[in-house]
Parts: sequence; structure tokens; C-alpha cells
Amino acid sequence: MARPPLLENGKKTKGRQRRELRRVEDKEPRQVTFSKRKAGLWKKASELALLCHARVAVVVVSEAGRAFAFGSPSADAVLAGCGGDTDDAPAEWEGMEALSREAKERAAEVEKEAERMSAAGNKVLELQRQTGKRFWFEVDPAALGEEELPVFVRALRRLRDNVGRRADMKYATPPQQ
Amino acid sequence: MARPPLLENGKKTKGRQRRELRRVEDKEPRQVTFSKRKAGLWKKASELALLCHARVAVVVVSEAGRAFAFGSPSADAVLAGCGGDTDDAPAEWEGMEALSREAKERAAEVEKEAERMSAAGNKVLELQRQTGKRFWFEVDPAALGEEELPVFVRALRRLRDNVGRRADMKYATPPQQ
DNA sequence: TAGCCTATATTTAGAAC
DNA sequence: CGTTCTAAATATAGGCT
Repeated sequence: MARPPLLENGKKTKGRQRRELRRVEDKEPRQVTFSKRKAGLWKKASELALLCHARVAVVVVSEAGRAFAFGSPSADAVLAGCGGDTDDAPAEWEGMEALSREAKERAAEVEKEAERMSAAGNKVLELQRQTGKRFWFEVDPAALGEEELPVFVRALRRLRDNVGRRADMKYATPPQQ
Repeated sequence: MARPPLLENGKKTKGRQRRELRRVEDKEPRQVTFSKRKAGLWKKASELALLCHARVAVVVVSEAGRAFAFGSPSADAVLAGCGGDTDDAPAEWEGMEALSREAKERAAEVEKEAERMSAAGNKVLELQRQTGKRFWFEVDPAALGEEELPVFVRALRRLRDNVGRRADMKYATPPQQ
């Protein structure tokens, strides 16, 4: 049962290795790194939001062509805060904090929801295809120019109008390959 | 010259202390935490982007009402990448990597870009309005159904969601106060 | 508000599921 | 892709400047 130590020094692993700050060349390791760090970034973003009641929104597009969006307390709130006041929604935060604490005790339950979410995501994709729409930012990239980061901001703000108050989303676009 | 140890155990500091994952009540410590963690988040985002050549965009709004955006290679590139291939723009990335390394010495320059991006944001808003195009989620919320939408919203709140990659932009909105 | 410093709390590279 | 496990690399709370 006990696996024999792979290392001569008796230890089981070499532990975290130092990496150069440049692209990970091999595809597989790169994907793993992506997954791990993506999760880490999400956590950091959550904590920043929670600890400081700051609004945070993140959008990531993987090499595979999948897009992820994250917002706290919600993408909508983050954007709304950009041009508005900040202490007008304490109630919303209280709720978020409570949920955050309970989350750990409800991992299983949340898991199920995650699956349902996945289903919802697919439906979204389908609807997009039917309507001929591709991505939220399909406003017309070509016309935008070179430095249009705020597109992201705009998108989330839009989300607010559609969903209402709180809306976080995540779905992947079909790999282009 | 030698400062007397502040601690009885002889050590100079208590080192990093554990914190509860809830809002830091005192204002001052909260602001400090915000600054530090924001910086950390930015670094994490940069590394993720650099290591995996992913496109990332982040927006953070402090309680004070100041907004910071970070994206790489540029907001535009992040969004454009969503619908295209990923390994066709190596040149662009090479440039990004170089910039990334020099970034620390060019904070000022980055600031300028941030302002330009802010301007671009307005342009995006306008284009969308003119073309009548919307965002991905705007596919038609109503069509999603009352069951799926809420699920989707809560899903992201769960750690299971991922975010991460690289994109940097940073710009601040004038303090609201 | 941002940096510096030190001692810890966290994160994560590597290898394997 | 997502996860788990171990050990080493980092990020940071607190205290000051």
C-alpha cells in the first residue's frame, strides 16, 4: 500500500519548484498551471472583495477559447460601483458574507447546483447560436480599435440590466478547433 | 542602533497572522489590506497570463469609489481572443512578455495607457448602442427560464468557478467623494 | 496611501488519478 | 480539465517609516 519514496532523500516530492516568469512551453503542464492558478486568482479576488468590501470583476479567456467571468458581490454590482456610491448596499454584503461562511458546510449541495448551472450554461450557448450571436463582446471588435478594455466593464453592466441585481456567470465557448 | 525586540520571545514580529474571512472592521487596516491584496491580485493575474498566454481582464472598485482595471495583452485582445484561435499571435505575446518584465520600471507609461483605455470604454458603449448589439447573457434572459437563471447566478458564487488568466489594464475613476 | 521588514499563512510545481 | 498530496516558493498581517 505504502508507495516507496520516489526521491533518494527520502521525501515524497520535490515540493514547489521555482518557475521562470515566461510561458510554460509544454501544453500539458501549461493547462494544469492554468487550472490551478485560475482557481487561485478566483480565490484571491473573492477574498479581496470579502475582506475589503471591494467590488471585483474578472474575465479570462483561455487558449482553448473558453471564456470565464467572475464578479463579486456580483458582476453587476462591481460595475455599478464604478460610477456610483459605495456604502449604499450594506445589506447586500451582509448576505454575501453569510453565504460565504456557510458555503463550506454546504459543499455537497453546492456541487449539485454547479451541475445544474452547467446545464443552464449550455442552454445559453444554444440560444446564442440560434440568434446568431457569438459572444457578449461581439459588438464588433474590428470597429473598436486596439485598446478597448472597458468592453468588459460594459458587458457586465449590461448583465445587470438583464438579470437584475445579482448575476455571475460562467460558460465556455465551444473550442474553435 | 539595534532596535530592542518588541516581542518577548525575542523575535521582531509576530509574522503573518491568520484572519477570519470577513470584512476587516477597522477602516485603516482595511485600506492597507486592500492595497496589498490588490497588488497581489494584479501580480497573480499577470503571472497567470504570462505563464499560460491567456487573456485576462480585471476590474476592482474600492470602497472609496476608485476603480482600477487591469488587462493583458489589452482589453481588446482579450475579447478578440474569445472567438479566435490562440496560437496565431505569438508575436503579440512576445511583445507582451518583454513589456511584462519591464513593467515595473514603466509604471508611468502604463498609467497613460490606462487613460486611453478609459476613453475606449466610452467608445465601446457608444458602438453597442448604435449597432444595437448586446452581450452574451443578453441572449434573452427571459428565455432562460426562472429555474436556470438563479442557478446560474449562484453557481459562480461557488469556488468551483474559475477565473484567471492575464490581461492588464488599469485606470482609475475620479474619487466620487 | 505606499514601502520596508520579519515570521507565518497560503499557494502551488510536480507527479499521478 | 479538475483534484490530491508533499515540500518549497510566495504572499502578507502587523508594526513603522
